[in-house]
Amino acid sequence: MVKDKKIKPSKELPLGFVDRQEKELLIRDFVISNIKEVMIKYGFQYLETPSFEYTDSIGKFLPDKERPDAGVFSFKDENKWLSLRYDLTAPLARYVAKNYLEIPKPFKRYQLGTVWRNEKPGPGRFREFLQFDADYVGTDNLQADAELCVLASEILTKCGLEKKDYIININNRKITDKWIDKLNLDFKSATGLSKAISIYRAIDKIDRIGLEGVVQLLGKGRKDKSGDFTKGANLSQSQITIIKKYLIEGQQPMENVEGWDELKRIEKIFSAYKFNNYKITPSVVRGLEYYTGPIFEIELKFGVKNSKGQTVKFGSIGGGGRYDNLVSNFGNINCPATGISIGLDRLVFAIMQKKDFNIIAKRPVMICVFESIKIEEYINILNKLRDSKISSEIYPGVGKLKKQMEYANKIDSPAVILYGDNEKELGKVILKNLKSGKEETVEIESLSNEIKKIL
RNA sequence: GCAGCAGUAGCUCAGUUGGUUAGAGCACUAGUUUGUGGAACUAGGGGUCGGUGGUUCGAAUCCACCCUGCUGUACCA
Repeated sequence: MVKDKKIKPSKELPLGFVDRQEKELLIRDFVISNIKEVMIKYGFQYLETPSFEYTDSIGKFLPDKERPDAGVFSFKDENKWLSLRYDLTAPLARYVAKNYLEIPKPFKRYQLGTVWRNEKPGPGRFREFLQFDADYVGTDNLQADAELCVLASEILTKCGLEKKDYIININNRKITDKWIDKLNLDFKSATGLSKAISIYRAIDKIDRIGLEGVVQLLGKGRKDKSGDFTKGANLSQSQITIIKKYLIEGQQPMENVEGWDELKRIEKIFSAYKFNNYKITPSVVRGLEYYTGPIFEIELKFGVKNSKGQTVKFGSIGGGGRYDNLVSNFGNINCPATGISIGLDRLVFAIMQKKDFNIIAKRPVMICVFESIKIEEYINILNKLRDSKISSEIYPGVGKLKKQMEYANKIDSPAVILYGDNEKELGKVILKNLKSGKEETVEIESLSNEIKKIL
């Protein structure tokens, strides 16, 4: 016989995509229900936008390339490039621009949705993940910014995190900009501009590589653990000193700087809300593209283990900030806005590992099947249980009692019901508690009540 | 993208300086127990040793190229 050489489909998943099992999904449901509760309480409306957008609508452009910028998943449909959304903020800006005349000002909406990023995954970092997003559109009032932090904190608390588990780092882009101005870079030249960008990027990495690493990146460059070398911004010694000073003393007030006023006002509002789990952190940078004012980042303060048991330090599980120019990209609309996002999969993953956190799936009570008994009799018992809202099933297969018991054990069933010839004669059933192993003979009529005692 | 490391059973891995039919644990199937799971014991199934080419009497083992993954780093709205 010739062996069938047909090529079989791969059972592997594409890079960066994962199967999610019940435990994770149940916790995710729990997180989502907390989010909805908080959002209703804070007066946000629920919105959904599609997974795909025109590529240029979400801030990706295709110069003369075959494909849109890397980072997004895209395809060409009828000569138009479509991309899967990579966040929920850009689609919101598009939505606001499209419906500008109809929506209330300010417009408060929240959204839960999957987003996709076509980039290299890492520990705790996937190419498909669920994001939560809350935004205040159409107001420049800093109470909006403050309230977003307060609400994020309330969500985390509801999900079981304590104050010591996380902190919201806040900063203001205007302050960082002011300090970089002191370097006297020539922003009109390409090198000046790229130096400025390198500085933002370097500052942002202080968490991982420390002040020393940042200084290296500001200067000649830095070699990482694997021996790979990253080119630096090539700043002069005196310029580096200024940035160092900013990172070390940046929490100190600066005279007459607009960004500081704003942070102070936000702090005032925080204290009215009795919210104090935050810290002014000069190294917070966030995305370079669109933030214009106050920015915030939610940092988890405990180590999280991944599926391989490695401790993963998530940089942040969420963040956001003010983006006053994003909506105006779509037309002549002046529309300030501020928003916050939380990566739900990361949050779920983190709270899954809190020891005291335990959500257990409800497993069905199982009725074993004996050949000599008609199926109708089992269905009668089953219906009684299901009418009493007891999760239950008849052994979904064919097999010996042993096999049936092994199945019940494997699915973590709390109990099995045995009804064979002996029981039929008595007109009763055996209820076996699978946790304790104990069996008792009970009347069919009182079966539901007896089971409820076990559950 | 760059760098380092790694690919042997469903999973985790062993496989000695190249040497017969490639191993273990877990998992799976069957039996010991034809009406009883989580324990034990017995037996069994399951591998193009990531791929291709080369060296050799002989390759999981050595060489070359390719593919894939992991980790770090870069980019990251």
